[in-house]
Formats: sequence, structure tokens, C-alpha cells
Amino acid sequence: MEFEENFNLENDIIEEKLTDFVRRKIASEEKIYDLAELFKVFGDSTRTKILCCLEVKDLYVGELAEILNMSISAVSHQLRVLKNAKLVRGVKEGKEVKYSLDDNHVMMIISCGLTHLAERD
Amino acid sequence: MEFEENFNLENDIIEEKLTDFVRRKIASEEKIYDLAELFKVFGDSTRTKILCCLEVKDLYVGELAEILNMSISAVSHQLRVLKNAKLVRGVKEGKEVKYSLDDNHVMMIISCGLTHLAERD
DNA sequence: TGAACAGTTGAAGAGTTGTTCAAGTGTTTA
DNA sequence: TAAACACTTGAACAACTCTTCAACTGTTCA
Repeated sequence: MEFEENFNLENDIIEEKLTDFVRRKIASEEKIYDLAELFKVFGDSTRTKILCCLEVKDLYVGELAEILNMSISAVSHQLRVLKNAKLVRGVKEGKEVKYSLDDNHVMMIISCGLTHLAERD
Repeated sequence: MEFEENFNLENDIIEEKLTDFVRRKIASEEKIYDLAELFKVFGDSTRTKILCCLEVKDLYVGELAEILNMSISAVSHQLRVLKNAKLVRGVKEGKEVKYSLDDNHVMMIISCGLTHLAERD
């Protein structure tokens, strides 16, 4: 009885230690949150397709819309999401806006994912 | 008038070529879809946190629940998503199920994202 | 100036997602 | 065998997401 209490207590301490141990080892709450927010942006095939297109060539919104066979409005909405995540950049050229990738990490992340897909099957 | 028609036609052709050119250069519709599905899995901080924990140590569902301060049910639901994406693996050990990372690409993708976050600010 | 063009933006609606709760499975222990 | 344990599963619901539509901004050209 007394022993069992001690045993449980010890278990609790070990349990506590494990919890703290893992919590201390992983990235901070904030970093993991930002990371998930970043991946969320890649987690839509329209946006991923836009990024792939922009790797090939800088493009106007209308061109992207034609390539993706989507409305200009839908593309524009997604470009805003990509712009907020600092994955693309838009430069006004007269009436048109030319978009390009903002960062060379973008395609690194994408090819990281493609490698995983290729090797998991 | 005739010239203008030709000119427009030529424009259409050039336009067509750009569209085809970019479409041919990018990954297939299916690959991009799968890629987005993969990133969607990373795009939730609970799941990303689970992956980070499992990098530190193989863990039981209950341990994960305690570390993340979540219900066992919620964790189990997310583990199923991760299992379906072949990112984690669960092995039954008596009453308990021990989960581990299924693939060494998992942490590569995560650190790819962390690098991007670190260098963009 | 005004009409056409290229793109942005806000609201709305259908669809999706993540958590909770309650009920279930399968294993162990008394 | 019955109770306890460690999960899993399905339904339900609130919160979020993506596209569409209509209205808007800003630029060009006649």
C-alpha cells in the first residue's frame, strides 16, 4: 500500500519528466505555429500550381488565370495569400501586374515534398 | 482590318503557346494535387507538433496527449491523418500503441520549412 | 473626357476541417 | 468473468477556406 503509493508517485515523476523532456526538445509553440501556417499556404493545389508556374516564368494575373483555367478573381485572391506569406511578389507594369517567386526557398520546399512523394510509393 | 485580324490571330497563337509552354513545364496535375495534400497534413499545428514530438522519441497516444495537453481522442484522430499520409506508424504493444515517424523525409520537410521561416525575417 | 482594360476587394455560400462527446474494440488484471 | 485500461471510431457542430459574383480602383488609349 505504502509501497504502491511510492511506486505511483515515482511513475508520476517519471511521467512528468518525459513530458517536460519532450516539450523542451521540440521547437517552440510559436515556431511550430508559424511553420503550420506556412505549410497551410502550400496545402492548396491552386496555390501550389501558381508557384510551379511562376518558377517557369514571371507571369501576369491574366496569364496565370488562363494557364490554370480559372477566373482572374480567384487567382488574384490566391496571389494575395501567397504575397502575405512572402512567397510571391507583384510588380505593377502599367495596367498589368507581373508576379514572380519572392524567395528561392519556395521551390526547395516544393521539391522536398516531391522527393518524399516519389520515394514513398 | 485584314492586317488587324492577322495580328489578333498571331496574338492568339502566341498566347496559346505561352499557356502550353508553362503547362508543359510544370509538374502534372496529379503530382501537384498529391503535393498539396501532403502539405495540407503539415498545415495544422497539432499535427506538426506531433511529428516534432515523435522525432524526439517514439511515444504512446496517452503520452502525446499529455505532452500536447489535448484529449486522447483528438490526438488519435490526428494520428490517423498522419498514418494515412504515411508520415507515422503505430505498433500495438499490449493495450498501448507506440507511434513513430514512418519516414526520414518527414523531418527534412519540416526543417526545410523552418529554414525558410528563419531566413525570411 | 470616357470607354476599355487589368486587377483588387468584400460579401456570400458551399464545402471542408478539427475538436468534442459518447459509444465501441481489444487487451490486461483482479 | 468482470472491471479497468488504452485507445479508436462516428456523429455533430463551430470555425475556417475557396470560389463566385458584383462593385470598385487605377491605368491606358481614342
